Amino acid sequence: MIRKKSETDGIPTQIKNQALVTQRRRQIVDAAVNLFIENGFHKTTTRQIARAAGISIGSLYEYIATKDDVLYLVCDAIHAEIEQGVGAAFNRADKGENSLAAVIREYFMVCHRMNDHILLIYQETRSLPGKWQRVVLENEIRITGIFTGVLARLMDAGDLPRIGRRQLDLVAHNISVLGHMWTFRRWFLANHYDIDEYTDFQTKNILGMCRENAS
Amino acid sequence: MIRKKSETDGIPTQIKNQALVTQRRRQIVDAAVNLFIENGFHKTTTRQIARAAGISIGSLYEYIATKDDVLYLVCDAIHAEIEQGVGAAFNRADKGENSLAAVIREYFMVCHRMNDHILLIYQETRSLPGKWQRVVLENEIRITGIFTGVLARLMDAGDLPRIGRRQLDLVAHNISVLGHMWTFRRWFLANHYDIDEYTDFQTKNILGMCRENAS
DNA sequence: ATTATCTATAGATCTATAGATAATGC
DNA sequence: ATTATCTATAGATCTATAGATAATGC
Repeated sequence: MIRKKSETDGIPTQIKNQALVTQRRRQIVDAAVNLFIENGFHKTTTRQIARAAGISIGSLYEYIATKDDVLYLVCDAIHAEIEQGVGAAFNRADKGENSLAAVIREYFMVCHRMNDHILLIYQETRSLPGKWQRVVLENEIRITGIFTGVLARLMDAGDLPRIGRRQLDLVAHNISVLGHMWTFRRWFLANHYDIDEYTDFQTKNILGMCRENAS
Repeated sequence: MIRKKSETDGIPTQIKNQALVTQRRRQIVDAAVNLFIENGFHKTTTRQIARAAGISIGSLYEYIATKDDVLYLVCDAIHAEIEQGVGAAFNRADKGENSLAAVIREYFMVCHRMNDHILLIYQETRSLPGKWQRVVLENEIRITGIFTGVLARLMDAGDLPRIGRRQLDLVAHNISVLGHMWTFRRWFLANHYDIDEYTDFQTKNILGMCRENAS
């Protein structure tokens, strides 16, 4: 379910066979993501991860060096999947007037589908060592950058009023966060609205922001 | 620094002297909040909390029953302080045209000041037992309700276009979240904007939302 | 011979409590 | 006599590794 960067990450392994490393790490990530969602990172033990991944605790430590490494692999895989979803929406969107709305809709659906994963990022990024933390934040910036790209393209095509660079960046971050909001306020929102109504509401607001900052 | 509800919470204690319980628990909360911000809840030990609070580990457990209780006391104290700040802004605001802007400004300043505390709530609410989790979410709803109140009052006075109840609730949640956004995206935002510019930008957007949903 | 995997456990915590001691009030 | 506080530790983990075993390729 969760995809992983094919490139070897900075995480050391004792295993020589690169293909095997990729495969086992995928097992490990798939097992860990569910355990982390269920019980949180700290309450999940490395033994549980090994068992759920179908390998022994000894083998687990051939593919990672510390428990933190597993958390990093999980966060990175989640971001890769989000980025893939948003990137696909970006490429698919034509340069029509409502293509911003289309990208927002697809992004919000990604958030809807990956609810638990996004929450996990919010909760556990802080548990990562500083080095990995920075990588995760860069992932977040890169995803937000896709929205900056959409907005810029539409402004160039004259389909959106032109706004300053600084405002444009903030609008892009607002789009990101309003998508996440559906996940971290779900305990309220999902009781009163469905994802379509929520999307329509926020889309209108975001289009309003573009107009608001134009003059 | 952090205030606590004067009412006795549902947390058991072995100590009879109620005033002493209040005092010691304040010591405990003040010590714990800083440790949790620094190292997270799980990496903080009960011994560290006791030491920072200036009591022994044995005494600590006379005032709380489990480590989770400390986390709950901390979350509750943080919400009490936020609520107090926002409530004060609400009462101070006159019924003028830009009183929404004034409340937003004061709320955003509360978020700015309590940056680390708000982040802590986002990260550790999930670590609470379900019972306490629900109380924390109710606190969050109550704070958002203050914004609903401001908006309703302004609409009644004719200072704001009238919008439907469902839209109004969503606008209130947007206000809440856009304030929090300053804290959980600070790693990006604070590098490019200051709190005043950020506040002006989002205030404009929020006023736009009210107009957007009026027709 | 080399690579991958497993079992068993060392070593290091950490929460929570039992039982001893000090302080307070009648 | 009662209440509050402390010290010392039981009991229960959990991460990470050492050393033994199985599988693979030449």
